[in-house]
Amino acid sequence: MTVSIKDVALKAGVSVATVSRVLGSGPVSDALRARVEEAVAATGYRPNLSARRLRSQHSQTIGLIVSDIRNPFFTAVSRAVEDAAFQAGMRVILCNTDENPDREAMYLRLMQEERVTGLIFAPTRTTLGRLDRAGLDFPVVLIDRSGPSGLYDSVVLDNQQAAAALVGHLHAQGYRRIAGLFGNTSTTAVERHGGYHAAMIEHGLTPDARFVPPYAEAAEAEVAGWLADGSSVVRPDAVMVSNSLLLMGVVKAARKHGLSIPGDLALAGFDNEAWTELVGPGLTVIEQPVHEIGCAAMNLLFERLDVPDRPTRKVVLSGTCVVRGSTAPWEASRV
Amino acid sequence: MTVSIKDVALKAGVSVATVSRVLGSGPVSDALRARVEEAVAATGYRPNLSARRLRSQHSQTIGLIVSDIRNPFFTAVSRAVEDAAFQAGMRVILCNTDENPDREAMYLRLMQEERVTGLIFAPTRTTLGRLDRAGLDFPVVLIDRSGPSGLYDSVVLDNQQAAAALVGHLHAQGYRRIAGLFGNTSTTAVERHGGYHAAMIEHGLTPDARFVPPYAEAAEAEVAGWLADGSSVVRPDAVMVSNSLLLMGVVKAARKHGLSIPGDLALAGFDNEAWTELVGPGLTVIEQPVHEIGCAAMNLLFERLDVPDRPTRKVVLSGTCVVRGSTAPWEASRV
DNA sequence: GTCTGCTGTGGAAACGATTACAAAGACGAC
DNA sequence: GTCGTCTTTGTAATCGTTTCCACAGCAGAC
Repeated sequence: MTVSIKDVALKAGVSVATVSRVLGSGPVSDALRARVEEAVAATGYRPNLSARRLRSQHSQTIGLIVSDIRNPFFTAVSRAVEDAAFQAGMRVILCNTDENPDREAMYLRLMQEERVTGLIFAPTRTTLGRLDRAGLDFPVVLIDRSGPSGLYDSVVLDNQQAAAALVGHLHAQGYRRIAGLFGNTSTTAVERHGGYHAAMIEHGLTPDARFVPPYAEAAEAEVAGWLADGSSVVRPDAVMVSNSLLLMGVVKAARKHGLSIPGDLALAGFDNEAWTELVGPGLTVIEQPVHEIGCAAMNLLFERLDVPDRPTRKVVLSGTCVVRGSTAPWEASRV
Repeated sequence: MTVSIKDVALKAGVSVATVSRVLGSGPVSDALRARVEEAVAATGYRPNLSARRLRSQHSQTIGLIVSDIRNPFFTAVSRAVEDAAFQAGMRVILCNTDENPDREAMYLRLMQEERVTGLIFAPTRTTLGRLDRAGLDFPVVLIDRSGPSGLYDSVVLDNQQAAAALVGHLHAQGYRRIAGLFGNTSTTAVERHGGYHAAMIEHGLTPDARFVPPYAEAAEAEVAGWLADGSSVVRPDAVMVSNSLLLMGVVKAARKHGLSIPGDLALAGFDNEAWTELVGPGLTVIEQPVHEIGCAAMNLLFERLDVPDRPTRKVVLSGTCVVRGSTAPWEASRV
C-alpha cells in the first residue's frame, strides 16, 4: 500500500542503504543520487518517522507542557518555542494540563514514551514538588514556575520585583488600602504574593491578600464579597491582581456593580494583553518579555543537550511596568 | 540504557510476547500477569511509542493544523479536539501556519511522515485550491474554511447567514452607511463578505467593503484612512468586521481618534471573546459554537475512519448574535 | 608488483515493539 | 485410551528505517 524505502530502491535499481544515504547524509555518486531522487519523486515516497526514530534513537521532538494554551502568556511562549524548534529541525508536541496534576502525570508519561529530546514545562505547584521523583531521562527546562531546588534549568520572571513594582507604583500614586488577589495553584502566585507582602510592609501598609482559584468567576465573586459585607470589611481602594484571568474577573465585577476605575477602585495586574489597553481607562500591567522567555528556554535546552552535566542555571528576567489610566493618581480620581 | 520489553520479560521470567499481551490485550493467566506487572513497576519500563507504531501501523495520532493558535476561535476548537482525542486514546500534534502556504505544505508533509490517523485542518485559500492534488492518504476534516468541492468532510459556520444577521441588526437599529471590513486571506472572509453584500442589497443599501491583511494594525490604518480623507470618503456610521483581530484594530483606532462607540461609529464583529464584553459599551458579536465545532469535526473524522468510502458531508452550524452597547439604536446614540 | 588508503556500494544486523503460528497442557466426550 | 477443542505460552517473523561491516575498484607510494 504505502511506499517504503524498499520500493524506491527497487525502482532506482540500488540498495536501500544507498537510498537512505541520499536522503540523509553519506557518500554517494552523482549518478546514483540522481536516479534515487527521480525514483523518490516518481513513487511519492515519504519516509516513515516512526521507523526512523526507532532506528536512529533520535526523536527530534520536544515536548511543551503548559497549564493552558488559552493563557496568552503561554501562547506567546509556545510560538517562540515552536519557531526555535523548527529552526533546529524538530517537532513540538503541545500539551495543556488545565492545572490538573493527573493530566500532568499522564503527559509526563507520554513524554517518556515518545522519547522526547527535551521538555519545556510549566508545572503546577503539586507536580513541582514531586518532580525529582519522576525519573525523567531527558533534559527539562522549567518556565514560569520553578522550585527552590536546582534540579532543573529554568527561566522565570522576577516575580517579587514585579509585584513590588506594582505596589510601589500604587503607593506613589497615593493609594494606601491596597489589596492583593492571587491564584491558589501556581508558584508564580506565591512569589508574587511574596513581593506584594514585602513591599506593603516596606511602605508601612497593612497587607491584605486573598487566594482564589485561577478563574475570572472567582475574582468576580471575591470583589462582590467586598461590596456585600460593607460594614465588616474595609473595602480596598486599589487591588493588585496576579494574573490576567483574575484581572478580567475584577473588571467584570467593577462593571457589574458600577464601580468606576480608578475612582472607586484602582487596578494593576500582570500580562500586557491586547485588550488591557482597550478596557476602561486602560489597565496598568506588568509586561513580561514573553518571546525572550521562550527563546531563553530553548537556549537552555540546547545548551544542556550539548553539555549534559553542567550545573543547572536559572535565568531570571525582569518585567516592565506599563502604566495606564487604571492607576491614575488617587487625588485626581477623587475629584 | 533505556529499559525495553526484553528486560521486563527477563526480569519476570516470561517471553516478550507475554509482556506485550499483559500491556495490551490478550489471554494471560493471573499469575503471570501479576509477575509481569511487578517487573514493569520494578524496572520503570515505558513502552517505546515509535516501535509500537511501526509494528502496529497505527499512529494513534491526529494532526491539527490551524492558522494561528492565538486566535481564540482555534484555541477553543483545539481544546475540544484534544479532549475528544484523548478520550479515544490518541495524541494530538498541533501546528500553526500563520496563514503561510509554505508552512502549510511543510506541515502536510510532516503529517504524511508521521502517518497520522486523521487530520483536522483549517487551510488558507491558497492551499485549499490545491488540496486535491496533495495526495493525502488519511482522512481530512476541514474546519472554519471549506471549498465548494465535496472532496473532504467539513464543518463550518453559516457565515453568510451570520454576516447577514449583523447587517440586519445594524439596519434595524437605524444605521444605513454600513461598511464591511474583511480579512484578505481566508475563505471565511469571502463568505462573510457574500452575506454582507447580499444583505446590504436586500435592505436597499450600498455595500462598502474593504479587504485588509488580518492584523489589528491593518484595521487601525483603514479606519484612520476614513478620517484623514474627510471630504472624498463618506464616513460610515457603522462597520461590520469579519474577525476579532480586525475588531480590536477598529476599537483601537476609535480610541486614538476620539470616536465614540456607537455615537460616531457603531461596531459589530465575530467571536464572543471575553474582552468584547468589557470594552466600551460592550461589543455586539456573532458567537460561534466553538466547542461544538471541534466536537463535530472529531465525530466526522471518527465516522470516516469507520466507513472510509461514504459520501462526504458538510456540517453547517449557526452562530448566535450577542447584542451589546456597540450597536445601540441610531437615534438614541445621536442624542 | 605489492601495499595502503580512500570512495562508493550492497548485505545484513540492529532498533523495540506486535502478532501469526505452533506447541503444550487441560479437559470432556466418546 | 484416543481424539478434538480450548486456553495459555513461547518462538520467530515483521514493521521501515539507519548503520556497521565487508568488499570492490582505483589511485598513489614504495
